[in-house]
Amino acid sequence: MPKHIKSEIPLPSLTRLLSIYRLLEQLGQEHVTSVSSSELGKILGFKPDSIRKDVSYLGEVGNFGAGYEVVRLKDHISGKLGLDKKRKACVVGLGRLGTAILNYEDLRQNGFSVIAGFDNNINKLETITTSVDLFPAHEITDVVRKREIEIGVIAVPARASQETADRLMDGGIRGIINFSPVAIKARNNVMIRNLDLLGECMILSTLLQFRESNAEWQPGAEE
Amino acid sequence: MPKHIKSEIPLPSLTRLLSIYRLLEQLGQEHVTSVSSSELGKILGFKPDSIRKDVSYLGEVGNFGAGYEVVRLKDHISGKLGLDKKRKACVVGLGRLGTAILNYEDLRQNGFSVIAGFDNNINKLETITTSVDLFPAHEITDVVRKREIEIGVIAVPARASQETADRLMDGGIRGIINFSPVAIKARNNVMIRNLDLLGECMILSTLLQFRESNAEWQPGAEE
DNA sequence: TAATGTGAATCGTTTCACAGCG
DNA sequence: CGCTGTGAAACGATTCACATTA
Repeated sequence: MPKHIKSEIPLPSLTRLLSIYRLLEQLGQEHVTSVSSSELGKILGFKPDSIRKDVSYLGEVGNFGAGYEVVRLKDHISGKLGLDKKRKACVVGLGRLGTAILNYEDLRQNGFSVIAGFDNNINKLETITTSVDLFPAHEITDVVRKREIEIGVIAVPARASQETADRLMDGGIRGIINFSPVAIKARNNVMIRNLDLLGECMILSTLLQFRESNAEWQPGAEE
Repeated sequence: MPKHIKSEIPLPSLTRLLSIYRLLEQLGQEHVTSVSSSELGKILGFKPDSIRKDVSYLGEVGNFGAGYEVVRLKDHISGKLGLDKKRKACVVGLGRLGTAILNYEDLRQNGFSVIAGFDNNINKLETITTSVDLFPAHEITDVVRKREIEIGVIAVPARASQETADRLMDGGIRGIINFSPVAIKARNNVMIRNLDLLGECMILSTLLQFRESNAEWQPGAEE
């Protein structure tokens, strides 16, 4: 239904741009001052053409004949994509995975504040050592609304993931990252990103299978 | 270079088929006997057309006018995609994330045997309670080769991920799932799948940003 | 000259529309 | 008549090829 809300920049391009951005951060720390599209492509495994096209979605920024200035391109991407904006996040499900995320430093260093953790099991809330505020799961909706949390990370068992998502959405969450291996039904334009280890393993397994038994697939002996 | 190794079935379709498969497992347990493409689509958020096309890559299996038999379709997908095949896997990096994966039951229940864990820190190898055999990181290549491990899960800090991948590949690993937020360079046709929490958060953040400030993107005022 | 930026061509996936079958 | 299966059309992303510029 919301077709008018389009980002105008292809999602694959956006994903690559974010990889490029993170590489530029690293190159900046190593005091590299200039880099070309083919050098970036070599490191990241993308085609140089593709990188130039991606970058050009954000407007001109390179030096004809002399590549990109590392800092300038980094700031350009950051500015156009709004990467300087801080976002509040929470984690639901404080098993091993959830607590790992709760304390994941890379998030904090990149503008994400994890400011709440939730779990059904009240005992867990007392035994986990973290500086993040912890709450029982039934308070999700309330806390998300009061603290204006925008991003929710779901790390609960599969059977609880839809209910968790519903609570987050009731609280006005805007985006969800779902680690559970089942799809979630979204409402209100909430964006969902799935990080599904089991699914990825199955994809790998199937692709390996294809390689083992070649010549099987011919989609049905057509003309 | 290896263009002849193609799976003939689009990767997005494959991904959807695996979601469908897991839903069918669930429906089977609930004793649902028949389901149509539009019912599947409703639950999973895919278009019915798309589901029919995906399924048809594997050959005919539905009943014209009466949808699919749940068990038959499930077995059909499993058979064609080789999902019955057992795969051996290992985990490198035994922090909170790594140990979570080491003990992830869903993997075992779906034909993956996690048979080794690795970490640099020798102390960790002794303090973690798990039934999986643990080894110091310098033995990765050796153990992967000897035990014929096919899938490696990388859960180490970013700076160590490329070296970890190299060791896995030296041992003859065939697929890698990379949880670290940096891209890995692959060799020997090793397939890489990235599960990058930071990257996903950044994608969400950017997409939210687009929604906030609409009308900004026009790729350059062309005709 | 060496690299960017970009229309045009190509490629792959999704969607459409309908023929075919129970 | 309802729903599958599938060529054909539409769409979107990548790659190509080259004009452009320091």
